[in-house]
Amino acid sequence: MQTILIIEDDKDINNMIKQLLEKKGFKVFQAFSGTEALLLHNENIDLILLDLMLPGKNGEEIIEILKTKKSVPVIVMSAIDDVDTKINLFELGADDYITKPFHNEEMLARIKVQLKNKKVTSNCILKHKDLVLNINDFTVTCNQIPIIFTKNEFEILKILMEHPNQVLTKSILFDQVWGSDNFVDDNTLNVHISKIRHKLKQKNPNYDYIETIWSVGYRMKK
Amino acid sequence: MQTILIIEDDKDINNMIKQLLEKKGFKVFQAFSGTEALLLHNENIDLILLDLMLPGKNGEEIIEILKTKKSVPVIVMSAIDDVDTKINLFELGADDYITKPFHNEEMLARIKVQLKNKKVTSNCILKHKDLVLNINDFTVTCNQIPIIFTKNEFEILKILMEHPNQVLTKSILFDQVWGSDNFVDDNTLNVHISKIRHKLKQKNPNYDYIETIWSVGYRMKK
DNA sequence: ACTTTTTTTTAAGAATGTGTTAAGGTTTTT
DNA sequence: AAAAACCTTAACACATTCTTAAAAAAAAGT
Repeated sequence: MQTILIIEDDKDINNMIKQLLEKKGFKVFQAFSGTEALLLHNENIDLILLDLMLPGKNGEEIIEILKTKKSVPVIVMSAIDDVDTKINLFELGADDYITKPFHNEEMLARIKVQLKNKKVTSNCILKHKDLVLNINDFTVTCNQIPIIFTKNEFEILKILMEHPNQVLTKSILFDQVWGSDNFVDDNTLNVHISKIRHKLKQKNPNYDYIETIWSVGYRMKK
Repeated sequence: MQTILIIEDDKDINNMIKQLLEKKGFKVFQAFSGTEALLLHNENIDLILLDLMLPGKNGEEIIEILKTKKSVPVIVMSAIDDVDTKINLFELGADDYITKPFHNEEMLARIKVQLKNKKVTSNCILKHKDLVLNINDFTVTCNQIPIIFTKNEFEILKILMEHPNQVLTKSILFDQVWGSDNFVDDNTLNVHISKIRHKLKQKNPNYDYIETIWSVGYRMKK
């Protein structure tokens, strides 16, 4: 069963959507303010429906915080039909934007699209040899010994571990980590890989987990 | 560089979008009818912008055919703002639906969202006897034993395996691997073929996978 | 405002890949 | 059967691509 978090301050609307989603077989969490939403963030949530106008923290702030912590799809619901607002939201990481008032069926259809897109590896824990990476709480252990990675380092390792046996080309890694319209020096990736290797080596000097495929990319070594 | 296919029968709109996208650094293909779109389907396309009303095959038919063949994200553009139409399209596999008239910026933002979601794992596998080549992984196995090829070697083997039963002339191979405006010594190809054969022979000494066609080129041996 | 952490760039050395040469083998032509 | 044309492959020099430490820049935290 898939879980959806509704972030919407209007009690009636929130409840209405909840009923609708439960009827369709989803498990539902409700938040009526931004702070409440952030508290629920540790729950295992597959999708977030986010209303923009919230008391306390507003929608923009919320999505920013949510997205830096986890990669859960977020659908923004808003009465504001302004282009700049939309673009701003998309840039902050929104996956869809639906203008109120909308038909329930359209919302359900858009929810399905997002859930379909969601990686099959919605598994929060990735393992590779004695390496264990937990997507949810941002931790990595090597032989049960925790290793602290920075955000980018973690992201790169995560992508590598999500696709074992597969060579991730540099261009894919750049796209996934820095976005397709962001240009950083070619060598930046090499440096990050080097730092990841360095940290891994401190815990297990006998194994080089990341394999270099010359002029192509990197891969987790079997 | 990422490639977008515009399917839209209105010449002006199609050209306008093309210009816009090219200015943003995308490579663009244009189709003005459904049938034309299907012909372009073999090109390497990262995203499709699809107008619903088309002469010949309509949008619904197109999306159905497209989606059964490949998993390219499709954004539907349409003047129709009807819920049932939308839902139907989403069910056929549309990834987003944007109602005309729309702002260019919103379209660009939605394109970016789709490209960001693009799956890393679209596995393209070529087989020939006990040889298996995975285009995405940059891996080759012979009898399940992995073989490591360099970039050029891999490229050559890929082209050969993409066209089984067909003799690839040296000039085609040169064009594909080194580009038509790049001139390397004639013998370079021979040397690379030799190295490929050498690596294959190490894994399976009993078979010579690549056949030499004297004074013409090479072919995978049946 | 200051400190600390993270990210990116730079640069030099190391590792690996590439194209050429050249010697020898094979096939085709005469 | 000899000659010509073409192919194979080992070896080498040169080019490209990686690695990593260190410095600079940017971002985050206090």
